[in-house]
Amino acid sequence: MRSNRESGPHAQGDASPEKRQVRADARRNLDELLKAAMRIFAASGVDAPVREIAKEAGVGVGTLYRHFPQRSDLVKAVFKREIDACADAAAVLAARNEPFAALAGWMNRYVEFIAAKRGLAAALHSGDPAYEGLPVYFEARLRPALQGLLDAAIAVQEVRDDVKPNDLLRAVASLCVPTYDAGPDYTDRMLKLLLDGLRYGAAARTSRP
Amino acid sequence: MRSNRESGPHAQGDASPEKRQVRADARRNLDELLKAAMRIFAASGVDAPVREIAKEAGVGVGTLYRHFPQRSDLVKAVFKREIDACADAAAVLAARNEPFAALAGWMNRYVEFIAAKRGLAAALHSGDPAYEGLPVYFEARLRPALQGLLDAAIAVQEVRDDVKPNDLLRAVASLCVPTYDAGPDYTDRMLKLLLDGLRYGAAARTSRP
DNA sequence: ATTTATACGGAACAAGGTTCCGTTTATCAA
DNA sequence: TTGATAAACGGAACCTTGTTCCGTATAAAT
Repeated sequence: MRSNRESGPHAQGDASPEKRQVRADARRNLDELLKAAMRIFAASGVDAPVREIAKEAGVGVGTLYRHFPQRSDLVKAVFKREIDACADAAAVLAARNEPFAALAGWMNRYVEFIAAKRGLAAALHSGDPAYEGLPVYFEARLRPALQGLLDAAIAVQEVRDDVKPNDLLRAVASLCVPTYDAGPDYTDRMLKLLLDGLRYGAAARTSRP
Repeated sequence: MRSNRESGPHAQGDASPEKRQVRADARRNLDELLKAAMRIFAASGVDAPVREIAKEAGVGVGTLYRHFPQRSDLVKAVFKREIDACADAAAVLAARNEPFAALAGWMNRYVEFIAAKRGLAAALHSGDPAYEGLPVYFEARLRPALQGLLDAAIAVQEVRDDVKPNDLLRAVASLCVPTYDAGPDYTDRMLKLLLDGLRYGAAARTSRP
């Protein structure tokens, strides 16, 4: 169908040698499924029918189920992928901006991420054992990302040094939840407020015991 | 089928006259459905199949759906009925006990109610528009009930006067949630603690400005 | 080019919510 | 007491959604 050979057999990192390479169409479909699911979830929420996702990906449900034995596995995969994207954005922002701008930029990115997942976060915390482990992954990935940005901003004395990354992550997440009737830019205003709070008395606090 | 006539036509409070009385079997089935749903929900959670509830009530699904056009209507009805029962218990307890004993007794009753509803409360707060209005009903019914008991206990100086009923309701409700791995009488111990807290310095605080 | 392990598609199945309609029955009036 | 009739009943049938199964297609290796 498509020519995307890499460079001979065993091109991708595989532990056991002498094993057939994963078929190209399988890899491609996996990716299509994830992208399709991302689109559908964003548009219709995480309860969108499996068939709809398969169709959007141009794939049969059988294929979907081979890659994701349970519906929830697909949800988890999408969520993880988006967590990764959000975490990875930190490094890019840090490389291209001054410390505080990078921090502010990332927080915006994070808000975007959380806001788009309305319903998902709720579904996760609803005790369904199918989603176990996701909160851990969430923190394991996002906390270090934020930590780095914070440290850089603290180092140049643009941000106080007494704020815990997890508190920030949690605070912003909960700010994004009750946005049913509030204005469209409510979370943005709240985020600005938080960022200002971070700057408040930065230099003074930084050198405290 | 069963002889439960009341006292001639138009026995129940009906606004429009010259209208046929609600059929006895209809009233009876409505009640059976509510009782059956209560049992099933308690045993299998609120996600139990509609058919199962209808069967338990000795009724066809058609009948269930005439009384409750949507599944969620049945859930709401059951929940309201249990809220009512809990609220009404306050008056009974107040009539038969000393003020503080009545208060303590009711709090135990409330804990029972909340603990039995595990999963329901979660389902309600999960933003499903089908359950809108229930939280309001919850507070409208339970707060006054607790208020009365508290006032009586405050009047005889057995309980401090600076505690808001809603705070208590909420606190106990959240105490009941994270009881996944804690011991079986965890909530009881916590409730005792709260009640002791209420008594602490009752007389001293009661006469403060 | 042939072989073969892999992956694919989508029909079929299961389960749950909801609708529909022919049948039953409680109520009312004669 | 006895129809007449509106109300209520039961449950088969339908629709949607998750999941399984298997004959077919095809990428990889030879």
